[in-house]
Amino acid sequence: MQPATRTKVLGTPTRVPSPWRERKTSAIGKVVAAMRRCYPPRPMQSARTKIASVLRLVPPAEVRVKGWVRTARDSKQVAFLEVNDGSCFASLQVVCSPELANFDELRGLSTGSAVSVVGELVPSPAQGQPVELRARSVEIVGRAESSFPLQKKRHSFEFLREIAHLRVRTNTFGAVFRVRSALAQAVHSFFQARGFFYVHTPIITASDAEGAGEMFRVTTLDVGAPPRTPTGAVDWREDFFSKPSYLTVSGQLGGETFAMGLSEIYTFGPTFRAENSNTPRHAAEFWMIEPEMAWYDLDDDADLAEAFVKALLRAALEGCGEDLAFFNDRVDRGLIARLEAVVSADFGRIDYAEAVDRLAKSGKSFEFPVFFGANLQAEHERYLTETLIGRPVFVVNYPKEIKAFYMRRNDDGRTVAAMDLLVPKIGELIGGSQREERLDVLERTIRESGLDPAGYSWYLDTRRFGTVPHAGFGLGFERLLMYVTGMENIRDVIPFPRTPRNCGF
RNA sequence: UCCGGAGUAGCUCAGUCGGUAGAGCAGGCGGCUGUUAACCGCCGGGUCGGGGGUUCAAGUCCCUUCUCCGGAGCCA
Repeated sequence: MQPATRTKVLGTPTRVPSPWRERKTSAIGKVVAAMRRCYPPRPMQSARTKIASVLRLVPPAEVRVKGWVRTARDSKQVAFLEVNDGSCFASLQVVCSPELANFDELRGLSTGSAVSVVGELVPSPAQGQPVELRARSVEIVGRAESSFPLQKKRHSFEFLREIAHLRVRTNTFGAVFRVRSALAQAVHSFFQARGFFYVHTPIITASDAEGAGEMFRVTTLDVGAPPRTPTGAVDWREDFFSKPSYLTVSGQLGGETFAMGLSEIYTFGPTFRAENSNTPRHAAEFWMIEPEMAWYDLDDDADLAEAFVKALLRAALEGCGEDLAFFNDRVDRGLIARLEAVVSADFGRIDYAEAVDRLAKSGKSFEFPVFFGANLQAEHERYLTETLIGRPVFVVNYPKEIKAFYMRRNDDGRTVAAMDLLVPKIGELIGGSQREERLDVLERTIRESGLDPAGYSWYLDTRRFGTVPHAGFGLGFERLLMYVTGMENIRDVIPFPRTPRNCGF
């Protein structure tokens, strides 16, 4: 709701229930409680303690640890194994003495080997670690051949991409994927706490114009000898779905239909773009989060987006401190300060027209000209958020010519209710809009985009039957991860990146 | 896709004026030390991205092609 209307709904007090109160009565809250009751952990045959837990113990304590050797140092009298099991950033130093039956084997143990260690956790007499594990027995579970490519030195990210199946055993990628997991959970927590429903929109679609880029074709036809119609064209009626089908480029249209019944929903799933994009910010397969909300206007949309970004950054700062400290130290100095600044900042809001005006008057010379009707270039976006505004900023109300057909036409006749969230360092993080809910206007804008309304009959039905104002936005999950970790290439925040010419692993 | 840069040992790189390739790390062997990017000695390791050309001679110069990286576009 607009601020103006928010305070005078029928004169009733406008105390909005805290989203956090909903959690206790929400479905997810009850499910979590039920899982705690019904699934007590069962002891494993050979139980182990995760290193994350071991490091919280007060020594002395007897534990079994299982993990992979990060580095090994040895001499006649003693051998040190640094063992990491991925449960946390830190590794555990295992001290092996010559009394161990297989001491000679352990001395030659190479980086990457898997071990199971039983021993006593004791305060470490040396600098470098508060505690260490004095081994009573070390079982070599899986030896790593000497050709194990990871060395105890810094590798380039380019090289590590070529061994994406092993790179998770490095400090950097262990941290990246712990943060990725934590943020994926935070996405769900954020929406579930607000009573949003998680919708699985289809991966395969026959909409050949979801409107967001080149699509991958899905077919079971023999591409070398497809069935033909009498005129020689490929006969798609013979294909699996009896028509051309593709991988989805967006869950938005499906999400909109669900918002017209569940009111507030979100999607969070894989998305595919067959663009020949060769940049550090694009992948052919990525994960996108798309909330869609009935009864929201553009301001409500931006409010939600702002709360969402702040909640996710806060989740990372509070839940992944050790990993973020590493990124701050080794990958992107200033990272934590920047994230904290965003969390506490009041995001700006500025009209596209005013943004263009201020960019034009800034005196800064850009490679591309700025004028009303121009797409803001990356250089414009960054100058706007970093210098002119100095904090995250929503740019709203773009010229209709440069935005998609489903965005709501404003009364001025030349702009649409679109918003882009720009953040320092990377530029656009979120794109969203209020949707065009008026049937006649939507049919017109579809035609103006050169599309056929007949192909959108089910989408248009939502405008035919109980249409309501609604809005939503899209956030590329990997873009967010790049922002949170400081990693500068999207290929390094997704387990097995798919990019042009690249579908290994 | 366009523009720019780069491909040399497993990795990171050096290689002068065109004269048949080096270092550190990793690996193997040995030594030494409560070590921690451990240290010391020795050893092995190369179709210099591929193809073509110029030249007595090409890692080096020219053409072409592939791949990677960065910038732009498309976008999330």
